[in-house]
Amino acid sequence: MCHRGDRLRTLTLVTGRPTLTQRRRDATRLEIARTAATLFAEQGAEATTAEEIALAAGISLRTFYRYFSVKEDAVAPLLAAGGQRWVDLLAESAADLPLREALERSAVASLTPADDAAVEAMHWTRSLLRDPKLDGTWQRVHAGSEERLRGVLVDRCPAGTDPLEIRLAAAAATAAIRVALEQWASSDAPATGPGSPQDLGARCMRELTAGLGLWERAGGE
Amino acid sequence: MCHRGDRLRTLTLVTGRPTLTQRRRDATRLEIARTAATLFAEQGAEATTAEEIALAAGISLRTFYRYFSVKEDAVAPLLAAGGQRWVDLLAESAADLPLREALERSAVASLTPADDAAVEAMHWTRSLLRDPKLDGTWQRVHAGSEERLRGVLVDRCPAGTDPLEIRLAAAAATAAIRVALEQWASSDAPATGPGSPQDLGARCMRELTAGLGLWERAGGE
DNA sequence: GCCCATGTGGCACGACGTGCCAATAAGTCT
DNA sequence: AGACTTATTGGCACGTCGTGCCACATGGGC
Repeated sequence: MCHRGDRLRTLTLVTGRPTLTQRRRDATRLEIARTAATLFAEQGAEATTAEEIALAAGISLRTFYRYFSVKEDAVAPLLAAGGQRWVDLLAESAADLPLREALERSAVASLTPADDAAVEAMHWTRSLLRDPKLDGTWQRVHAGSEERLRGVLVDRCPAGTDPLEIRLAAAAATAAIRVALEQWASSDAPATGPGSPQDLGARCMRELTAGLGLWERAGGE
Repeated sequence: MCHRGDRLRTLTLVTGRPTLTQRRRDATRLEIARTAATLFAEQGAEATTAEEIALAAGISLRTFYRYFSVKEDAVAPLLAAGGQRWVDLLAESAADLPLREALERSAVASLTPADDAAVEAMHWTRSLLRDPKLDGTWQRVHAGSEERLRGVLVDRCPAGTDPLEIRLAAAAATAAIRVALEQWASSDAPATGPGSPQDLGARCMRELTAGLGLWERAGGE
Protein backbone atom coordinates (compact mmCIF):
# COMPACT_ATOMS: atom_id res chain seq x y z
CA MET A 1 0.00 0.00 0.00
CA CYS A 2 2.97 2.31 0.49
CA HIS A 3 4.98 2.31 -2.71
CA ARG A 4 8.29 3.99 -3.22
CA GLY A 5 6.83 6.36 -5.74
CA ASP A 6 4.63 7.79 -3.04
CA ARG A 7 7.60 8.58 -0.89
CA LEU A 8 9.33 10.34 -3.76
CA ARG A 9 6.28 12.38 -4.43
CA THR A 10 6.20 13.28 -0.74
CA LEU A 11 9.84 14.27 -0.93
CA THR A 12 9.01 16.55 -3.80
CA LEU A 13 6.37 18.22 -1.69
CA VAL A 14 8.78 18.70 1.21
CA THR A 15 11.82 20.05 -0.61
CA GLY A 16 9.81 21.88 -3.22
CA ARG A 17 12.16 20.56 -5.89
CA PRO A 18 11.81 17.79 -8.42
CA THR A 19 13.56 14.52 -7.72
CA LEU A 20 17.10 13.94 -8.86
CA THR A 21 16.02 11.39 -11.43
CA GLN A 22 13.32 13.76 -12.58
CA ARG A 23 15.84 16.52 -13.11
CA ARG A 24 18.07 14.07 -14.97
CA ARG A 25 15.14 13.20 -17.18
CA ASP A 26 14.53 16.85 -17.94
CA ALA A 27 18.21 17.35 -18.70
CA THR A 28 18.30 14.56 -21.28
CA ARG A 29 15.02 15.84 -22.64
CA LEU A 30 16.64 19.18 -23.27
CA GLU A 31 19.71 17.59 -24.78
CA ILE A 32 17.58 15.61 -27.22
CA ALA A 33 15.66 18.78 -28.00
CA ARG A 34 18.84 20.67 -28.88
CA THR A 35 20.06 17.81 -31.02
CA ALA A 36 16.75 17.65 -32.85
CA ALA A 37 16.64 21.42 -33.33
CA THR A 38 20.07 21.37 -34.96
CA LEU A 39 19.10 18.59 -37.34
CA PHE A 40 15.72 20.12 -38.12
CA ALA A 41 17.30 23.48 -38.87
CA GLU A 42 19.92 21.86 -41.09
CA GLN A 43 17.81 19.56 -43.23
CA GLY A 44 14.20 20.13 -42.21
CA ALA A 45 11.99 17.98 -40.03
CA GLU A 46 10.70 16.00 -42.98
CA ALA A 47 14.11 14.74 -44.04
CA THR A 48 15.21 13.96 -40.49
CA THR A 49 14.37 10.50 -39.18
CA ALA A 50 13.70 9.78 -35.55
CA GLU A 51 16.54 7.26 -35.53
CA GLU A 52 18.91 9.96 -36.72
CA ILE A 53 18.00 12.20 -33.79
CA ALA A 54 18.25 9.34 -31.34
CA LEU A 55 21.70 8.22 -32.47
CA ALA A 56 22.98 11.81 -32.58
CA ALA A 57 21.75 12.22 -29.00
CA GLY A 58 23.40 8.96 -27.97
CA ILE A 59 20.29 6.97 -27.21
CA SER A 60 18.35 4.23 -28.90
CA LEU A 61 15.30 4.81 -31.06
CA ARG A 62 13.12 3.10 -28.49
CA THR A 63 14.31 5.43 -25.74
CA PHE A 64 13.71 8.44 -27.91
CA TYR A 65 10.06 7.52 -28.12
CA ARG A 66 9.96 7.27 -24.34
CA TYR A 67 10.82 10.96 -24.14
CA PHE A 68 8.68 12.18 -27.04
CA SER A 69 5.65 10.42 -28.38
CA VAL A 70 5.88 12.23 -31.73
CA LYS A 71 9.06 12.91 -33.66
CA GLU A 72 8.30 16.58 -34.24
CA ASP A 73 7.64 17.16 -30.54
CA ALA A 74 11.33 16.68 -29.87
CA VAL A 75 11.77 20.44 -30.23
CA ALA A 76 8.73 21.29 -28.10
CA PRO A 77 10.76 22.01 -24.93
CA LEU A 78 12.63 24.71 -26.86
CA LEU A 79 9.51 26.24 -28.37
CA ALA A 80 7.67 26.06 -25.06
CA ALA A 81 10.41 27.71 -23.01
CA GLY A 82 9.36 31.22 -23.96
CA GLY A 83 5.71 30.66 -23.16
CA GLN A 84 6.65 29.01 -19.90
CA ARG A 85 8.73 32.02 -18.92
CA TRP A 86 5.85 34.27 -19.84
CA VAL A 87 3.23 32.76 -17.54
CA ASP A 88 5.84 32.31 -14.80
CA LEU A 89 6.61 36.03 -14.93
CA LEU A 90 2.92 36.82 -14.87
CA ALA A 91 2.33 34.58 -11.88
CA GLU A 92 5.14 36.30 -9.97
CA SER A 93 4.15 39.84 -10.97
CA ALA A 94 2.89 42.28 -8.36
CA ALA A 95 -0.70 41.50 -7.43
CA ASP A 96 -1.71 45.17 -7.30
CA LEU A 97 -0.71 45.77 -10.91
CA PRO A 98 -3.70 45.98 -13.23
CA LEU A 99 -4.04 42.59 -14.85
CA ARG A 100 -3.93 43.84 -18.39
CA GLU A 101 -0.76 45.78 -17.70
CA ALA A 102 0.86 42.80 -16.03
CA LEU A 103 -0.07 40.63 -18.98
CA GLU A 104 1.57 42.94 -21.48
CA ARG A 105 4.69 43.59 -19.40
CA SER A 106 5.43 39.94 -18.78
CA ALA A 107 4.81 39.13 -22.42
CA VAL A 108 7.22 41.80 -23.60
CA ALA A 109 9.76 40.75 -20.99
CA SER A 110 9.61 37.12 -22.06
CA LEU A 111 10.04 38.18 -25.67
CA THR A 112 13.10 40.29 -24.90
CA PRO A 113 16.31 38.29 -25.18
CA ALA A 114 18.34 38.63 -21.99
CA ASP A 115 21.73 37.64 -23.41
CA ASP A 116 23.43 36.36 -26.53
CA ALA A 117 22.27 32.84 -25.85
CA ALA A 118 18.68 34.05 -25.87
CA VAL A 119 19.20 35.82 -29.18
CA GLU A 120 20.58 32.63 -30.64
CA ALA A 121 17.62 30.73 -29.27
CA MET A 122 15.28 33.11 -31.03
CA HIS A 123 17.00 32.52 -34.32
CA TRP A 124 16.61 28.79 -33.81
CA THR A 125 12.97 29.39 -33.10
CA ARG A 126 12.64 31.31 -36.33
CA SER A 127 13.96 28.50 -38.48
CA LEU A 128 11.80 25.97 -36.64
CA LEU A 129 8.74 28.16 -37.13
CA ARG A 130 9.41 28.26 -40.84
CA ASP A 131 9.24 24.49 -41.09
CA PRO A 132 5.68 23.48 -42.06
CA LYS A 133 6.18 20.04 -40.54
CA LEU A 134 6.52 21.60 -37.11
CA ASP A 135 3.24 23.45 -37.34
CA GLY A 136 1.38 20.90 -35.27
CA THR A 137 3.94 21.02 -32.49
CA TRP A 138 3.82 24.81 -32.53
CA GLN A 139 0.04 24.74 -32.12
CA ARG A 140 0.24 22.22 -29.31
CA VAL A 141 2.77 24.36 -27.50
CA HIS A 142 0.41 27.31 -27.69
CA ALA A 143 -2.52 25.27 -26.52
CA GLY A 144 -0.41 24.36 -23.50
CA SER A 145 0.50 27.99 -22.85
CA GLU A 146 -3.12 29.03 -23.12
CA GLU A 147 -4.16 26.43 -20.58
CA ARG A 148 -1.50 27.42 -18.05
CA LEU A 149 -2.37 31.05 -18.63
CA ARG A 150 -5.99 30.31 -17.83
CA GLY A 151 -4.88 28.80 -14.55
CA VAL A 152 -2.97 31.92 -13.58
CA LEU A 153 -5.84 34.18 -14.62
CA VAL A 154 -8.26 32.20 -12.52
CA ASP A 155 -6.04 32.79 -9.51
CA ARG A 156 -5.85 36.53 -10.08
CA CYS A 157 -9.53 37.06 -10.71
CA PRO A 158 -12.21 37.12 -8.02
CA ALA A 159 -13.88 33.77 -7.54
CA GLY A 160 -16.99 33.41 -9.63
CA THR A 161 -15.63 35.30 -12.63
CA ASP A 162 -17.27 34.11 -15.85
CA PRO A 163 -15.07 31.26 -17.13
CA LEU A 164 -15.81 32.29 -20.71
CA GLU A 165 -14.31 35.72 -20.09
CA ILE A 166 -11.18 34.17 -18.70
CA ARG A 167 -10.99 31.82 -21.59
CA LEU A 168 -11.36 34.67 -24.05
CA ALA A 169 -8.66 36.68 -22.33
CA ALA A 170 -6.30 33.73 -22.44
CA ALA A 171 -7.13 33.10 -26.09
CA ALA A 172 -6.59 36.75 -27.01
CA ALA A 173 -3.27 36.98 -25.21
CA THR A 174 -2.01 33.73 -26.66
CA ALA A 175 -3.10 34.77 -30.14
CA ALA A 176 -1.17 38.02 -29.71
CA ILE A 177 2.04 36.17 -28.91
CA ARG A 178 1.45 33.70 -31.71
CA VAL A 179 0.82 36.35 -34.36
CA ALA A 180 3.77 38.41 -33.19
CA LEU A 181 6.17 35.48 -33.37
CA GLU A 182 4.84 34.18 -36.67
CA GLN A 183 5.02 37.63 -38.19
CA TRP A 184 8.59 38.03 -37.01
CA ALA A 185 9.59 34.58 -38.14
CA SER A 186 8.30 35.19 -41.64
CA SER A 187 10.16 38.48 -41.85
CA ASP A 188 13.83 39.31 -41.78
CA ALA A 189 13.60 41.62 -38.79
CA PRO A 190 16.31 41.28 -36.12
CA ALA A 191 15.68 39.96 -32.62
CA THR A 192 15.55 43.45 -31.15
CA GLY A 193 14.33 46.85 -32.29
CA PRO A 194 11.44 47.64 -34.66
CA GLY A 195 9.76 44.56 -36.07
CA SER A 196 11.20 42.42 -33.32
CA PRO A 197 9.06 40.02 -31.28
CA GLN A 198 8.78 42.32 -28.28
CA ASP A 199 7.83 45.24 -30.52
CA LEU A 200 5.18 43.29 -32.41
CA GLY A 201 4.12 41.52 -29.23
CA ALA A 202 3.34 44.77 -27.45
CA ARG A 203 1.28 46.07 -30.35
CA CYS A 204 -0.61 42.83 -30.84
CA MET A 205 -1.27 42.42 -27.14
CA ARG A 206 -2.59 45.96 -26.81
CA GLU A 207 -5.00 45.65 -29.72
CA LEU A 208 -6.28 42.20 -28.97
CA THR A 209 -6.88 42.73 -25.28
CA ALA A 210 -8.31 46.24 -25.56
CA GLY A 211 -11.94 45.25 -25.81
CA LEU A 212 -12.10 42.47 -23.25
CA GLY A 213 -14.69 42.72 -20.52
CA LEU A 214 -12.51 40.95 -18.00
CA TRP A 215 -10.58 44.08 -17.02
CA GLU A 216 -13.63 46.01 -15.86
CA ARG A 217 -14.63 43.34 -13.40
CA ALA A 218 -11.19 42.15 -12.27
CA GLY A 219 -8.82 45.07 -12.38
CA GLY A 220 -6.48 43.95 -9.61
CA GLU A 221 -6.42 47.63 -8.69
CA MET B 1 2.10 24.05 -76.82
CA CYS B 2 -1.66 23.97 -76.38
CA HIS B 3 -2.54 21.23 -73.93
CA ARG B 4 -6.01 20.11 -73.04
CA GLY B 5 -5.57 21.26 -69.45
CA ASP B 6 -5.19 24.82 -70.70
CA ARG B 7 -8.47 24.66 -72.52
CA LEU B 8 -10.20 23.34 -69.43
CA ARG B 9 -8.77 26.09 -67.33
CA THR B 10 -10.02 28.58 -69.91
CA LEU B 11 -13.44 26.97 -69.79
CA THR B 12 -13.48 27.44 -66.05
CA LEU B 13 -12.77 31.12 -66.50
CA VAL B 14 -15.52 31.51 -69.08
CA THR B 15 -18.35 29.63 -67.37
CA GLY B 16 -17.29 30.63 -63.88
CA ARG B 17 -17.91 27.07 -62.76
CA PRO B 18 -15.54 24.25 -61.89
CA THR B 19 -15.08 21.51 -64.46
CA LEU B 20 -17.31 18.47 -64.49
CA THR B 21 -14.50 16.19 -63.40
CA GLN B 22 -13.61 18.70 -60.71
CA ARG B 23 -17.15 18.63 -59.38
CA ARG B 24 -17.06 14.83 -59.46
CA ARG B 25 -13.87 14.91 -57.46
CA ASP B 26 -15.46 17.17 -54.87
CA ALA B 27 -18.47 14.88 -54.68
CA THR B 28 -16.38 11.79 -53.91
CA ARG B 29 -14.34 13.88 -51.51
CA LEU B 30 -17.49 14.66 -49.60
CA GLU B 31 -18.64 11.06 -49.69
CA ILE B 32 -15.34 9.89 -48.25
CA ALA B 33 -15.61 12.63 -45.63
CA ARG B 34 -19.04 11.45 -44.53
CA THR B 35 -17.87 7.85 -44.38
CA ALA B 36 -14.87 8.83 -42.31
CA ALA B 37 -16.95 10.98 -39.99
CA THR B 38 -19.28 8.09 -39.27
CA LEU B 39 -16.42 5.74 -38.48
CA PHE B 40 -14.55 8.33 -36.42
CA ALA B 41 -17.66 9.09 -34.41
CA GLU B 42 -18.32 5.40 -33.81
CA GLN B 43 -14.89 4.16 -32.78
CA GLY B 44 -12.62 7.19 -32.68
CA ALA B 45 -10.03 8.28 -35.22
CA GLU B 46 -7.28 6.33 -33.46
CA ALA B 47 -8.98 2.97 -33.83
CA THR B 48 -10.03 3.60 -37.43
CA THR B 49 -7.54 2.63 -40.11
CA ALA B 50 -7.28 4.41 -43.41
CA GLU B 51 -7.96 1.15 -45.22
CA GLU B 52 -11.20 0.80 -43.29
CA ILE B 53 -12.40 4.22 -44.48
CA ALA B 54 -11.33 3.52 -48.03
CA LEU B 55 -13.13 0.19 -48.26
CA ALA B 56 -16.26 1.60 -46.61
CA ALA B 57 -16.22 4.38 -49.20
CA GLY B 58 -15.75 1.88 -52.00
CA ILE B 59 -12.27 2.89 -53.09
CA SER B 60 -8.79 1.52 -52.66
CA LEU B 61 -6.37 2.62 -49.99
CA ARG B 62 -4.13 4.15 -52.61
CA THR B 63 -6.96 6.26 -53.99
CA PHE B 64 -7.91 7.41 -50.52
CA TYR B 65 -4.48 8.93 -50.14
CA ARG B 66 -4.95 10.73 -53.44
CA TYR B 67 -7.87 12.60 -51.92
CA PHE B 68 -6.40 13.19 -48.47
CA SER B 69 -2.73 13.25 -47.63
CA VAL B 70 -3.38 12.57 -43.97
CA LYS B 71 -5.89 10.09 -42.58
CA GLU B 72 -7.40 12.54 -40.11
CA ASP B 73 -7.94 15.16 -42.82
CA ALA B 74 -10.64 12.98 -44.31
CA VAL B 75 -13.17 14.88 -42.20
CA ALA B 76 -11.72 18.29 -43.00
CA PRO B 77 -14.32 19.11 -45.69
CA LEU B 78 -17.02 18.70 -43.07
CA LEU B 79 -15.24 20.77 -40.45
CA ALA B 80 -14.32 23.42 -43.00
CA ALA B 81 -17.82 23.82 -44.44
CA GLY B 82 -18.93 26.18 -41.68
CA GLY B 83 -15.90 28.43 -41.97
CA GLN B 84 -16.24 28.44 -45.73
CA ARG B 85 -19.85 29.55 -45.45
CA TRP B 86 -18.78 32.24 -43.03
CA VAL B 87 -16.28 34.02 -45.25
CA ASP B 88 -18.53 33.53 -48.27
CA LEU B 89 -21.34 35.32 -46.47
CA LEU B 90 -18.97 38.07 -45.46
CA ALA B 91 -17.70 38.52 -48.99
CA GLU B 92 -21.28 38.84 -50.27
CA SER B 93 -22.45 41.16 -47.51
CA ALA B 94 -23.43 44.74 -48.25
CA ALA B 95 -20.35 46.87 -48.76
CA ASP B 96 -21.80 49.84 -46.88
CA LEU B 97 -22.29 47.82 -43.69
CA PRO B 98 -19.65 48.60 -41.07
CA LEU B 99 -17.05 45.88 -41.33
CA ARG B 100 -17.22 44.82 -37.73
CA GLU B 101 -20.98 44.47 -37.93
CA ALA B 102 -20.76 42.45 -41.13
CA LEU B 103 -18.18 40.19 -39.52
CA GLU B 104 -20.38 39.41 -36.56
CA ARG B 105 -23.57 38.96 -38.56
CA SER B 106 -22.07 36.55 -41.05
CA ALA B 107 -20.44 34.62 -38.25
CA VAL B 108 -23.70 34.24 -36.37
CA ALA B 109 -25.52 33.35 -39.57
CA SER B 110 -23.02 30.65 -40.43
CA LEU B 111 -23.31 29.24 -36.91
CA THR B 112 -27.11 29.10 -37.09
CA PRO B 113 -28.35 25.77 -38.45
CA ALA B 114 -30.71 26.35 -41.36
CA ASP B 115 -32.47 22.99 -41.28
CA ASP B 116 -32.47 19.59 -39.58
CA ALA B 117 -29.55 18.43 -41.69
CA ALA B 118 -27.50 21.35 -40.40
CA VAL B 119 -28.37 20.49 -36.81
CA GLU B 120 -27.24 16.95 -37.39
CA ALA B 121 -24.05 18.23 -38.99
CA MET B 122 -23.34 20.24 -35.86
CA HIS B 123 -23.71 17.19 -33.69
CA TRP B 124 -21.26 15.36 -35.88
CA THR B 125 -18.92 18.28 -35.53
CA ARG B 126 -19.23 18.06 -31.77
CA SER B 127 -18.18 14.43 -31.59
CA LEU B 128 -15.32 15.08 -34.01
CA LEU B 129 -14.17 18.05 -31.94
CA ARG B 130 -14.03 15.84 -28.87
CA ASP B 131 -11.59 13.47 -30.51
CA PRO B 132 -8.05 14.48 -29.53
CA LYS B 133 -6.65 12.81 -32.63
CA LEU B 134 -8.50 15.30 -34.82
CA ASP B 135 -7.02 18.32 -33.09
CA GLY B 136 -4.43 18.87 -35.77
CA THR B 137 -7.00 18.80 -38.53
CA TRP B 138 -9.17 21.22 -36.59
CA GLN B 139 -6.28 23.66 -36.27
CA ARG B 140 -5.43 23.36 -39.96
CA VAL B 141 -9.03 24.09 -40.89
CA HIS B 142 -8.93 27.25 -38.82
CA ALA B 143 -5.64 28.32 -40.29
CA GLY B 144 -7.29 28.00 -43.69
CA SER B 145 -10.29 30.04 -42.60
CA GLU B 146 -8.06 32.73 -41.19
CA GLU B 147 -6.16 32.99 -44.43
CA ARG B 148 -9.28 33.27 -46.59
CA LEU B 149 -10.69 35.77 -44.14
CA ARG B 150 -7.59 37.90 -44.52
CA GLY B 151 -8.13 37.90 -48.26
CA VAL B 152 -11.68 39.19 -47.88
CA LEU B 153 -10.62 41.81 -45.35
CA VAL B 154 -7.92 43.09 -47.67
CA ASP B 155 -10.55 43.60 -50.35
CA ARG B 156 -12.84 45.55 -48.05
CA CYS B 157 -10.19 47.78 -46.58
CA PRO B 158 -8.63 50.76 -48.34
CA ALA B 159 -5.40 49.89 -50.08
CA GLY B 160 -2.40 50.51 -47.90
CA THR B 161 -4.04 49.40 -44.68
CA ASP B 162 -1.47 48.05 -42.24
CA PRO B 163 -1.23 44.31 -42.96
CA LEU B 164 -0.61 43.61 -39.30
CA GLU B 165 -3.96 45.17 -38.38
CA ILE B 166 -5.72 42.99 -40.92
CA ARG B 167 -3.91 39.96 -39.66
CA LEU B 168 -4.90 40.76 -36.10
CA ALA B 169 -8.53 41.24 -37.06
CA ALA B 170 -8.56 37.91 -38.86
CA ALA B 171 -6.86 36.20 -35.93
CA ALA B 172 -9.31 37.69 -33.43
CA ALA B 173 -12.36 36.74 -35.46
CA THR B 174 -11.11 33.22 -36.07
CA ALA B 175 -10.25 32.81 -32.41
CA ALA B 176 -13.78 33.87 -31.52
CA ILE B 177 -15.31 31.18 -33.69
CA ARG B 178 -12.84 28.60 -32.44
CA VAL B 179 -13.45 29.33 -28.78
CA ALA B 180 -17.21 29.39 -29.29
CA LEU B 181 -17.27 26.04 -31.03
CA GLU B 182 -14.84 24.39 -28.62
CA GLN B 183 -16.78 25.69 -25.66
CA TRP B 184 -20.00 24.37 -27.12
CA ALA B 185 -18.49 21.03 -28.06
CA SER B 186 -17.20 20.46 -24.55
CA SER B 187 -20.61 21.27 -23.08
CA ASP B 188 -23.96 19.60 -23.40
CA ALA B 189 -25.73 22.68 -24.75
CA PRO B 190 -28.11 22.17 -27.66
CA ALA B 191 -27.49 23.47 -31.18
CA THR B 192 -29.77 26.45 -30.67
CA GLY B 193 -30.65 28.74 -27.79
CA PRO B 194 -28.45 29.80 -24.85
CA GLY B 195 -25.03 28.19 -24.87
CA SER B 196 -25.36 27.36 -28.55
CA PRO B 197 -22.63 28.18 -31.07
CA GLN B 198 -24.35 31.27 -32.42
CA ASP B 199 -24.98 32.55 -28.90
CA LEU B 200 -21.40 32.00 -27.78
CA GLY B 201 -20.09 33.11 -31.15
CA ALA B 202 -21.78 36.49 -30.91
CA ARG B 203 -20.43 37.11 -27.43
CA CYS B 204 -16.91 35.97 -28.28
CA MET B 205 -16.83 37.98 -31.49
CA ARG B 206 -18.02 41.14 -29.77
CA GLU B 207 -15.42 40.94 -27.03
CA LEU B 208 -12.47 39.95 -29.13
CA THR B 209 -13.01 42.48 -31.90
CA ALA B 210 -13.99 45.39 -29.65
CA GLY B 211 -10.52 46.84 -29.25
CA LEU B 212 -9.18 46.47 -32.78
CA GLY B 213 -7.83 49.55 -34.48
CA LEU B 214 -8.92 48.37 -37.90
CA TRP B 215 -12.47 49.67 -37.52
CA GLU B 216 -11.46 53.27 -36.98
CA ARG B 217 -9.49 53.42 -40.17
CA ALA B 218 -11.62 51.17 -42.39
CA GLY B 219 -15.20 51.46 -41.23
CA GLY B 220 -17.00 50.94 -44.49
CA GLU B 221 -19.10 53.73 -43.03
C1' DG C 1 -11.28 3.28 -85.00
C1' DC C 2 -6.96 5.83 -82.48
C1' DC C 3 -4.92 8.98 -79.07
C1' DC C 4 -4.00 11.31 -74.91
C1' DA C 5 -5.03 12.88 -70.41
C1' DT C 6 -6.66 11.72 -66.18
C1' DG C 7 -8.17 8.60 -62.45
C1' DT C 8 -7.55 4.10 -60.31
C1' DG C 9 -5.61 -0.18 -58.06
C1' DG C 10 -1.79 -3.06 -56.66
C1' DC C 11 2.62 -3.59 -54.82
C1' DA C 12 6.75 -2.66 -52.40
C1' DC C 13 9.18 0.25 -49.46
C1' DG C 14 10.95 3.26 -45.68
C1' DA C 15 9.42 5.47 -41.77
C1' DC C 16 6.51 5.87 -37.66
C1' DG C 17 5.10 4.64 -33.04
C1' DT C 18 4.08 0.79 -29.58
C1' DG C 19 3.92 -3.64 -26.89
C1' DC C 20 6.75 -6.84 -24.92
C1' DC C 21 10.78 -8.86 -22.65
C1' DA C 22 15.44 -9.22 -21.05
C1' DA C 23 19.46 -6.65 -19.31
C1' DT C 24 21.23 -2.90 -16.82
C1' DA C 25 21.46 1.10 -13.69
C1' DA C 26 19.88 3.51 -9.63
C1' DG C 27 18.21 3.79 -5.15
C1' DT C 28 16.60 1.61 -0.57
C1' DC C 29 16.91 -1.20 3.32
C1' DT C 30 19.28 -4.13 6.88
C1' DA D 1 29.11 -4.34 2.35
C1' DG D 2 25.04 -7.41 0.11
C1' DA D 3 20.23 -8.42 -1.08
C1' DC D 4 16.24 -6.42 -2.92
C1' DT D 5 13.09 -3.36 -5.39
C1' DT D 6 12.13 -0.03 -8.83
C1' DA D 7 13.10 2.76 -12.89
C1' DT D 8 15.39 3.11 -17.22
C1' DT D 9 17.28 1.23 -21.35
C1' DG D 10 17.88 -1.43 -25.78
C1' DG D 11 16.39 -4.80 -29.05
C1' DC D 12 12.95 -6.95 -31.65
C1' DA D 13 8.62 -7.63 -33.93
C1' DC D 14 4.49 -5.82 -35.44
C1' DG D 15 0.74 -3.05 -37.50
C1' DT D 16 -0.07 1.22 -39.59
C1' DC D 17 1.10 5.27 -42.29
C1' DG D 18 2.01 7.68 -46.50
C1' DT D 19 4.46 7.57 -51.12
C1' DG D 20 6.81 6.25 -55.57
C1' DC D 21 6.18 3.49 -59.35
C1' DC D 22 3.87 1.04 -62.97
C1' DA D 23 0.20 -1.17 -65.33
C1' DC D 24 -4.66 -0.82 -66.37
C1' DA D 25 -9.12 1.34 -67.19
C1' DT D 26 -12.13 5.26 -68.41
C1' DG D 27 -13.65 8.96 -71.24
C1' DG D 28 -13.68 12.79 -74.23
C1' DG D 29 -11.53 14.92 -78.70
C1' DC D 30 -9.70 13.81 -83.37
